[in-house]
Amino acid sequence: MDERCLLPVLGQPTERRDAARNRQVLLEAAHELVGRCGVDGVTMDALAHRAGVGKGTVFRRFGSRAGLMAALLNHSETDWQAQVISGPPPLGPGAPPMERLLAFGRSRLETNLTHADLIEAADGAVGRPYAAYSFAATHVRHLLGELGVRGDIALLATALLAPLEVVILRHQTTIEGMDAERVAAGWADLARRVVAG
Amino acid sequence: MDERCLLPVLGQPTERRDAARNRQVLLEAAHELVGRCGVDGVTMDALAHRAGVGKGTVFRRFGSRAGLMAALLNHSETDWQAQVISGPPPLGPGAPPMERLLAFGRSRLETNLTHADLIEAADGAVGRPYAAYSFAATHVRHLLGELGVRGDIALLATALLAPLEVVILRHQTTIEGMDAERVAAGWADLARRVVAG
DNA sequence: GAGCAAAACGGACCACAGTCCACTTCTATT
DNA sequence: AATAGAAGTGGACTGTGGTCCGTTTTGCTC
Repeated sequence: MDERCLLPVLGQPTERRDAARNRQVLLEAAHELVGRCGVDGVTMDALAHRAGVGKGTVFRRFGSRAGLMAALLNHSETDWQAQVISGPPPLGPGAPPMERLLAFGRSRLETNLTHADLIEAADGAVGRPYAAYSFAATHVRHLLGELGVRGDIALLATALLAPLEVVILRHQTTIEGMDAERVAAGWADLARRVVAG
Repeated sequence: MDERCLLPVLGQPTERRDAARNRQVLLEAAHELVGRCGVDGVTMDALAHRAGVGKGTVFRRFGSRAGLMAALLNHSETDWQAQVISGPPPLGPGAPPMERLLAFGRSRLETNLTHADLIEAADGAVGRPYAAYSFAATHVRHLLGELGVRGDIALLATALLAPLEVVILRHQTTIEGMDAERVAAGWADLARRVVAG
């Protein structure tokens, strides 16, 4: 019995078994290397060596260093999206839109700070980071819509998302020495002003 | 007669003559290479070769590739700051604060888009890009203060500046296909909401 | 002008991301 | 079970950013 037949994944051309195994081995090795040496300490050579595969394999699987980092980010990102879609309020559905928006901002700020190194290292990867951004953007637009905000919703959503980007957060916390709480409070203020119109 | 004595530049330890000459030669060569091959086409080796100096010299002068790009950006950035400080209104002084703020946003959006490649390539350089950001931030805070905005002015300034960053602009124009005019109008709307409180 | 210390120079050298392709391993088909 | 060809593999190779250090230039002092 071939269990792949039970999951007829339409779209992505099914991955061969050795390839899938290597992907798994590589992801685990990468995770461990990140833990030991930090994101910057993970080189593609070291990863290949540690996983016991050739360098070509690493690139074939992930396309680039950024692609690898994006793959590492995948799990936590998926979890987070699940929280937004079907988790408990106020982040998940059930709370009034404004509360959801505020919860969204704080949550995203926290995860972006937590995974800052990985997110920066994943910059430039095709697909995944765009998808992550796209999800957040869609969600914010949706909430702004529910709140009856007038104007160019797409642009206002971008305006709310932009200050949560890692580059900006890094600058604020590292260079300007602000703490996360202050930034979070400031973002909530911004959100209220944008919604109030 | 030693003309350096006529300009007693306090602070920066004076640069030796050969060093100054090489800096000039390198900047001109870099400018030309950017024009011919685009920013991405400028390699440090090619630049060194074209300028007729060793590679070590390039790095000694500019520290890194990002530093070189920052130096290239310097002229236009300085010009722009002059416009803000002492140019004609509404960008320069003389116009009401809100008009100045709107002019600021539009102008910064335009220059950031114009020099997008250079700005991205200059990312990571020490000092210069931070100084540029810092100037803009100070200016926006000043205007928000004049407008009597209440709240965490520093954070609100960041919130206004963030959507003007090249990464964001790139995403909007390239991926989402928005035109600059729409983005500019959206920013003006954002600014009004922030100021209105 | 001679001497000297500091600054600048240049190019060999290193590390790392990413490419290439001859070779191996899978898997669908018969 | 045999087979063909698609998919995957590995490691030598390339290009580029960045470092290092022995040599050269500069400009100050006497």
